[in-house]
Amino acid sequence: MNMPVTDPLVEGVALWPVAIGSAARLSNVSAKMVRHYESLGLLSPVARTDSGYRQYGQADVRTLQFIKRCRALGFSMVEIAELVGLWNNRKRTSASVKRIAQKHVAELTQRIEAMQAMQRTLTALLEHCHGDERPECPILDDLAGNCCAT
Amino acid sequence: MNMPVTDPLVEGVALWPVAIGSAARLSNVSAKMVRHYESLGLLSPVARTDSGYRQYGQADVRTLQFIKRCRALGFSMVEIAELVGLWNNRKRTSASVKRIAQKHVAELTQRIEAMQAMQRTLTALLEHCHGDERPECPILDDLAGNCCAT
DNA sequence: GCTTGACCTTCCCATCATAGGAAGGTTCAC
DNA sequence: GTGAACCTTCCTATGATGGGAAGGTCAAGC
Repeated sequence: MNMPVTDPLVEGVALWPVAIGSAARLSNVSAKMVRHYESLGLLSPVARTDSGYRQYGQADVRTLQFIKRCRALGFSMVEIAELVGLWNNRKRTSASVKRIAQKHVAELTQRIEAMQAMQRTLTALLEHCHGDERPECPILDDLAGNCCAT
Repeated sequence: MNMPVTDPLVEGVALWPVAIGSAARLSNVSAKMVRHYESLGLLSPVARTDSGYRQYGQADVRTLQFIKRCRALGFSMVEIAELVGLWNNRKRTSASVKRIAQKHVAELTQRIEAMQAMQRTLTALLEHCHGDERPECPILDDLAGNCCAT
């Protein structure tokens, strides 16, 4: 069974199923990660050709695109597994989806605040540092625990 | 050679050098990480007792505290290695320290902005989601690539 | 002097998402 | 029928941290 050389949608022609390379290009996910997602159970194992090549259908590619978008929004693989499950479940409640998203936003907020605190401290230290040829440095003084009042 | 049971400074008495557990407590760095920092060359190997126990002096503990503070400000181990080197180098220039700190602040800014972008997108999606018992969900629609114009 | 418990040693493994590479089999177009 | 492009599995690495095993050392109480 031969695989198409060009990706199915590129020519506007449906040549499904496709091999992993095409699925990767169509979803902008590396082939490496496609296999990894399968190993995590995030993507259910697809059919194989006689020679063992994976065969992806349109639905599989759509799932990969879904995963890609989730990653772009910072969801963890565990969260994505839940989201894919809900996406494929007609009996889902939007409340369950919302809960996951809210939790993620809260985590983002926390991480952002922690990084902003670092940023504030460093910016203040940078203002005090001449940045010249001399060795005296308020940044090092602060890192060493020597409070530099001013 | 016996190790002190209590940490040297706790009693106001100098009982140096100390074993790794005391050094860890005094610097608030786990003993595990103290060994790790040594293996990274971040902390130079300390003296050992006849039986192989590491012996830390006050200067070593101060270095550990320095490292701890750097980590709290988000510096990477590589950056910290540079900072420790500069700290111990009398011929340093404050400009070289400032350069490292500025680069780190720039990276922080980038990461914060990326996370804020995620946060904005997710917050917008959350506003559109009822979060009720029904399966219809604008969040999943967006993740699936189906644009939901309000 | 012996036991007990706290401490130390090294070594291996796990995390999380991603990527690189090796060794080998398959497909296709020329 | 050969070469290029593709696929397969398996092993390794990243960075900072921690968990745990197996075994040696130390101080204190009895």
